[in-house]
Amino acid sequence: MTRPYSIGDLARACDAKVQTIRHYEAIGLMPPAARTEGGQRRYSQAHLKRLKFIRHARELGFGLAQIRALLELADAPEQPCARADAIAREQLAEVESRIRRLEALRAELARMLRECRGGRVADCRVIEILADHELCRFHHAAEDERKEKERAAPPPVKARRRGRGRARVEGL
Amino acid sequence: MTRPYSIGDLARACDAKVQTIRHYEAIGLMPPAARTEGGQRRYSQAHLKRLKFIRHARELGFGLAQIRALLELADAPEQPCARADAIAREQLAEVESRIRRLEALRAELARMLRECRGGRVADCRVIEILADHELCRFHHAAEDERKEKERAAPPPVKARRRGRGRARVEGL
DNA sequence: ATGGCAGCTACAACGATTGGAGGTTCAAGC
DNA sequence: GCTTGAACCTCCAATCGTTGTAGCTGCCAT
Ligand SMILES: [Zn+2]
Ligand SMILES: [Zn+2]
Ligand SMILES: [Zn+2]
Ligand SMILES: [Zn+2]
Repeated sequence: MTRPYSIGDLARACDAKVQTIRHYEAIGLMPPAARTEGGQRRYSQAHLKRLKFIRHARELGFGLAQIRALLELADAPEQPCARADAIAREQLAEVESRIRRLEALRAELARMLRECRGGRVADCRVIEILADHELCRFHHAAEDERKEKERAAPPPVKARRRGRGRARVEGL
Repeated sequence: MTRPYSIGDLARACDAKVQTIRHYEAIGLMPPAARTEGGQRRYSQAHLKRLKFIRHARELGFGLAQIRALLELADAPEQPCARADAIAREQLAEVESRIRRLEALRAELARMLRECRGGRVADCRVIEILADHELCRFHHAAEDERKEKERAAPPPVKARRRGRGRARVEGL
């Protein structure tokens, strides 16, 4: 029979801003709270638990859409948990992919800085490499996608000649 | 004496969407292009070079504000390059920090999935851990900050007793 | 009853990009 | 020279999750 929580109580307990909690209600992630006569929100233990779940999942990097799905599952405890695990696996894959990209980025940034001997901007290795990808060893994802696409389905000649004769300008 | 480029030419050459180029102009990152009588943009080699620089830096994870600073430096080649290197170092630090966070995330997600034996949602390790950070080994950044802050400057009693007697409710 | 923190709604901003609607221009091909 | 249609134009809105602000009103202790 604990007393109901104010929105500020929830915010403190779950490490969320008050605004954020109202936002979750607005988008239907948190169920509407009861209200005092004056219109202020009063939350139950169940609300508290739900918000803790949401905030914890957020800190672990899940998106609100994923969290919505996870909450629905958590409300149906007799269901098989395959879908929950799938969402977590998807998130893990996403995290791993970001790590790979960031590690490549780190390598290239470190190389720039290692190679720069200081001096004038005109000789700065950082600026040079940024200005010219040919000097760069970073494996840009966009590049792969483009090459992939062109190998899979080479664009029709018509598409290549877009720009009314100005496409494929010399020097590009 | 190459012919001027259309916005679409630039987009193809620099792997950017047409919209994005117009956006860069709107926020002053790209200088305004010349216009035909009909109002269409016509770009020079210099524009092309600048956009390539921007897009390359974007792919390496720099923010537009950082890129703005780097472009100013690139336009002043006699300046010392210390500031450019500092921006790159800052970016490297940011990337490294993100990698550390993502690696901790990856470990916790992998642990959830490893420990889940399948079955009902009621027994799902993924749901359990999301619902209760006590079961979690992830080193949440927010936690550290909070503890840090409280050690450095414990909030006044008045602040702790916010909520008009309802803060610090039992069970929190 | 008065002070003052906490709450309320509604809207805008962040960062960077993308999508769409609704209309105009350009150059290729005839 | 005319037609055709892709490419261009501007303006506005959405994405994602959160935060800030303005201008109020409510709640509770003193
Ligand atoms: Zn340098
Ligand atoms: Zn590159
Ligand atoms: Zn499971
Ligand atoms: Zn945790």
